[in-house]
Amino acid sequence: MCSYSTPSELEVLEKTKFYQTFDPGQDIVSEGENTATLGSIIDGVVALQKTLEDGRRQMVGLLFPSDFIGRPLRPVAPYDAVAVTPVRMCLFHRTKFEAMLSQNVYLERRLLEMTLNELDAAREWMLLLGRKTAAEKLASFIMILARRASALQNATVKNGLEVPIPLTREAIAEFLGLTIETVSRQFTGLRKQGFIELSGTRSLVLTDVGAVAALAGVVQEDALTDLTA
Amino acid sequence: MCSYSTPSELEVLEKTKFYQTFDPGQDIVSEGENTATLGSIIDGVVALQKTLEDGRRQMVGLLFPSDFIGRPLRPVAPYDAVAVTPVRMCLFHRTKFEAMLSQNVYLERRLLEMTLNELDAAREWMLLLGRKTAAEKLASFIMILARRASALQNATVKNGLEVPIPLTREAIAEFLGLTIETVSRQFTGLRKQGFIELSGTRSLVLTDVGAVAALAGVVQEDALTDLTA
DNA sequence: CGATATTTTGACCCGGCTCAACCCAAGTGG
DNA sequence: CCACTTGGGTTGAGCCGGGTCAAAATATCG
Repeated sequence: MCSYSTPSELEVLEKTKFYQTFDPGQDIVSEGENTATLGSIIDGVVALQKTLEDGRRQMVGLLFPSDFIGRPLRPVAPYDAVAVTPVRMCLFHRTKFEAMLSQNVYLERRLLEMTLNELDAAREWMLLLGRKTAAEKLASFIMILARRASALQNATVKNGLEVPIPLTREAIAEFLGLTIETVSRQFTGLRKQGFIELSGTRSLVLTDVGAVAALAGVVQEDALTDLTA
Repeated sequence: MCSYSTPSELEVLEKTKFYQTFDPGQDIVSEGENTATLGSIIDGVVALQKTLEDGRRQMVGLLFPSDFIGRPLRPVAPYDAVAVTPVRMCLFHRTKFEAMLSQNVYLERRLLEMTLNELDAAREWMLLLGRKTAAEKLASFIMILARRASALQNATVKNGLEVPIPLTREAIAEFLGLTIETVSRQFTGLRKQGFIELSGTRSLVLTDVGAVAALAGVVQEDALTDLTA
């Protein structure tokens, strides 16, 4: 969105963009807050999360570089957006962005596309939350990270692939609807079965992609379904 | 969408529309299938559901009259759409609809709006699936039905309201990520606590809205958040 | 290094699942 | 008209996956 090949009409947008950085744990958008800006991630990982009165928390979106944050036509967000890693964002003022939106058809089409992607991801995620076991949930999560890791180096997901884990155990638990203890136990479970190797707490190596994919419920070569937008 | 105040440009769309009915349990759209039509519900209830290899099933969308089914720009659906009650639909051919879409800005804007609504609903639903207890899940579901029932008669959700339940216990279980036994037990649990009265299996009367709303985690008067698009 | 935060591991418990019986209303056919 | 079937729904008994609580191990960082 920010790093766009910009037709002349987008030049105004181009001019009004600005940059901002966020530290891990810092709120980018707060639930119920009237957000004045929206934009896309240049670097880092952002989680969208909803919280119940008593503090129970569920992640409802996980965004990576190039993903868009903020909803046109919707001034207040029904969730928090918080930086998971150090984040650099490219932002626009809402008013200017929306003015541009009503004048540029392609921009609107692109937004519809992105929203449909997010909706598909959300529904895949619902299946995970409602029906998968802890082991299946973690395997699904690992497949998501593996696909990203391999895509970044123009490779395929295969044994030996080193997969960085940009989330803490707590964030993973909030992603999967589990506790951090269960996440930890499932990691060691997969390791003891020889499906993965753990190199530190923030990275793993795939040693049996087939087994992990099967656990995740991936239909095979359908490795494209991604829970992230 | 079908019952639209149609600016002249929509007249072509108007001409190509046609009607079709579906029996309960019948597929309207099948996962992976290339869907040639899309349109909106005139009457009845439709569930969108995803299924794992071994048959575990999760509902990912619940649609009522006036709701739109089918995704512009997306020929194949990642879920099944099945009729829960007898359903009457108003349909368009995909090709004609998309042609119209590229010529009518308002239509596209409206689709973006609807998709954003569905996304919000999906994320609220994720919170339910990932973090709520069985009792809280059922209470949330009852509040959704109650809001619909009261809206249809231009009233508010209050004690004494009779709420029709258009789903079987099985469909409710698939909605909430539970088994039918647990759904049944939670119904009797709420009844024994005096929160609801059960009149047959397909209808209930609210006797303590406050208690049900509290269980559902409704912030009060925020009764507008709806898990359905 | 010590100090603090994160992660892992262990022991135990409980909410929701499984399996099975039973209930009830609505057909269906003799 | 009644026996039988069929499909939802409810209830009970028992179990187990994942939660809770607590402690040990490991990272991270001044």
